[in-house]
Amino acid sequence: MALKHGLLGLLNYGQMTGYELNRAFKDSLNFFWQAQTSQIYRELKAMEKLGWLTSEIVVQRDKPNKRLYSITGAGRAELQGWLNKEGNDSKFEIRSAFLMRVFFSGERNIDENLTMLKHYRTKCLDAAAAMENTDLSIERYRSVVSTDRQAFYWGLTANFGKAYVKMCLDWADNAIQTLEESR
Amino acid sequence: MALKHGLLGLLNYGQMTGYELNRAFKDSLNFFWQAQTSQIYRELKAMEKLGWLTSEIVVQRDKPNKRLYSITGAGRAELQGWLNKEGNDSKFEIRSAFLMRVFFSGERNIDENLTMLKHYRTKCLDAAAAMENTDLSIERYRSVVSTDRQAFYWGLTANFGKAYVKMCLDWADNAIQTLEESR
DNA sequence: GTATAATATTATATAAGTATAATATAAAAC
DNA sequence: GTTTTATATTATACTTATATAATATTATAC
Repeated sequence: MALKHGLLGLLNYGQMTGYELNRAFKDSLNFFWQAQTSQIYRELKAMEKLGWLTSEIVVQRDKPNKRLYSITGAGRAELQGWLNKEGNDSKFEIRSAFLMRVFFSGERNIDENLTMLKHYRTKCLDAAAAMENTDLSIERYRSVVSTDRQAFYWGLTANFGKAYVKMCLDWADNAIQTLEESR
Repeated sequence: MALKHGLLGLLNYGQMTGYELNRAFKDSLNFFWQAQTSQIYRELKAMEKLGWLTSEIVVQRDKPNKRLYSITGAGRAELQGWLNKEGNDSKFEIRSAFLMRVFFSGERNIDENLTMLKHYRTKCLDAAAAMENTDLSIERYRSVVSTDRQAFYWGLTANFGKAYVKMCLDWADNAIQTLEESR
């Protein structure tokens, strides 16, 4: 239910359309949760059915009409309950098809694996560069939507992202070096 | 399709039953991929239908009968193809409901969030302790199933796990400290 | 005027995952 | 002798996610 609660959390900052939510989602939560645009719209409908949201059509002349969603009292309660639920969400498991490929890479030769790891390393660097923008993104959203209090926690997740990317890069460097030495 | 390919990879080491695969999976791939037992059996059936596996019933007197799976030539080709596919699997996205909770934790007070983070920290320590066993586990499997060549790559994924857990712990320590100072 | 981009949402099919429990056999422990 | 443990698989219902593309409106750029 994390996607639903992510959307609830964003709508808790203020009314938004599916289109705006999709953008906000991809600007903020996308590092630790991914969703297709179509799924976001689908979930919004489901959430309205659950009574967590209400919506109304906003007629526009200069652009297509849109549906504006608002969080309800029940939605706020649901969000709070979810935040307070010390659940089984602090698991350590990762889901990574890449690591699964690495696991079975004994089936391939060293050069192929070096290429794979170097490709991964490049992605690490790209991700690290992208992470540099998170602070700017937080600044931008803070002024629009929210307070320092919220932004502090956004920063914590951004820190996690940076640390993660750095860890991946170090791991890749190490793996590449070990493999090259073994050749 | 990562689950299917994980199972293929394990069966590539040798014939196994669903029961054995489930245990092998949970001993090895579970850190970076998770699956319900029932899903593993389901996938095995699907893979047989795809021609990647064959199976036969083994009659036992002392235990319930079992179905032994073997990888086919088509299965091996599929595995190789998957390993070689420089796909979009080296993404950086994580999927973490925990981080989503952190993101929205501005909705709660500092003490609640400290409790949450300390709870997470404990999980980090537990995970770090569990990681200590991975080397032993690799040793055990190496002698049974495979060669040094395979075990090297198993070790790379184990290193990733250790580095990840350490990174999480450091992050949590840092977050806890910052929060406590801000109070 | 026509192609493109931005806005805005919906459709459809399929695949994959979660949650939980039921079913069955036989050995071993108490 | 009854419970527990290990072995071994199946069933069922549901939820979530992926992949892809279709649809529609208007502004802007060329």
